[in-house]
Amino acid sequence: MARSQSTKKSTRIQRQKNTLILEAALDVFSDFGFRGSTIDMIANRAGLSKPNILYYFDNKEAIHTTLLAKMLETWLEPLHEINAENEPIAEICKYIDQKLNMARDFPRESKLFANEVLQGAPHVLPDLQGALKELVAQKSMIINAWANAGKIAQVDPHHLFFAIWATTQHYADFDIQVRSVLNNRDPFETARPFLKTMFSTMLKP
Amino acid sequence: MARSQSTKKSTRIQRQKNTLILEAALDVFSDFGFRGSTIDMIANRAGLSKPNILYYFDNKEAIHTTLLAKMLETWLEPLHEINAENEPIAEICKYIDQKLNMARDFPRESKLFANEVLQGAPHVLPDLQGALKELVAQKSMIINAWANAGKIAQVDPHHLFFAIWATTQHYADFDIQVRSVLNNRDPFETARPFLKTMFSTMLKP
DNA sequence: AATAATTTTGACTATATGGTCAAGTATTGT
DNA sequence: ACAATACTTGACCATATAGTCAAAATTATT
Repeated sequence: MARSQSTKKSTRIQRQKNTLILEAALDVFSDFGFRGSTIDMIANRAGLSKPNILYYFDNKEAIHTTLLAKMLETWLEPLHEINAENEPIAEICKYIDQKLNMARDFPRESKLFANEVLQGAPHVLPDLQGALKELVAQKSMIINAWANAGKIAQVDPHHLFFAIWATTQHYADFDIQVRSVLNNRDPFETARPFLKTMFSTMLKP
Repeated sequence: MARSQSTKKSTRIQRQKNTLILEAALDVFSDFGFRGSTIDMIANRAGLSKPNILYYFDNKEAIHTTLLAKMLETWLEPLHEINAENEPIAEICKYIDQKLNMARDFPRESKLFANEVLQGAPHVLPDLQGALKELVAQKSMIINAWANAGKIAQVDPHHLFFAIWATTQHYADFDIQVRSVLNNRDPFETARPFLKTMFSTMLKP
């Protein structure tokens, strides 16, 4: 049985190889999806042998699951930060900024997640229906409170979040399409003011 | 060699089986991606045997390619319709309407395309860099002309298109996430006014 | 009805892939 | 230095899957 399951990771080698494998797996999974990726591809990318990979992780799915769990945390983090006490439009703009930075700096993570959700979220459906749903419900109350206090326009909070997620993640997930249209120019620094303007304008009371 | 390659499809059976296979393949490919789908899955869904599938299509990729080509056409169609002569904001709203209808009525096609682009568009990259890029360039000129004439606000046309694509397709591609957050309520009829308001507000001069 | 053309399939091959294992090698603790 | 523990891998197995093919079944043509 893989070390990962039987005991706590403790040795130097365990920690090194673990991150090495996850790094390689993220490369591969984000490019080819779960089914399109093979343990051999991950092994090659990591410079290890296949049995060695399976010494650290029980099976292919365990690697995938580990990556998705980490991803979900990072994904939810900026949403947590939205604070009812702060100025609403600045707060939303900050959220857009953070999501756009994630798309720019962690495109592999974004694609991993997109692949997963696109195929019906077989591994993270409970998280979507649990943690994500709850968090969105909570933050939606903040949006509604802001609207009722006249601080922003009346908008459907759910669709507001969907629109922010869609527009920001698009630059990571549909990267190849974006760059095709833009002749390979970097999209991020022009996307940022565009999106901030779009959402600010809509939210102005 | 498969009938499809050697001669024109002409007989009744050829036409029937062809559409039957493509219909089944769309089901399968949109759910599992190219690599995650097997010819056997398609055969089962179509109620045919695997060799029978391969009598009509040379190989798995040929089925996929056929579907993608059809998809691309439908995908581009509404964009073609944008007409410089009409009232700008109504024209954009009509485009949003059509894209939202596509997401609602043809989610499998949307997911097929998303899967393809997400994995680097291995089969449609030339189309993205050709037909799509050209069409977007052309329609961007219309947007710019409208802005210069003071009929709409100054916006980056490329990012406008990206935002429309992202927000509308999101409801098909991230369907499972949207429904998780919304407790399975239908998103489309609330998304429609939200998006129209968002884009109209941003575009008002 | 007889013949020709088309369609269907069971049985098959070759290869890819997830995963195992026993035997080796390296590292660590004493 | 030595034993104990941790790590690595070549060779292997079982299964899944793309694709083939010759023969059988069906349909169209005369």
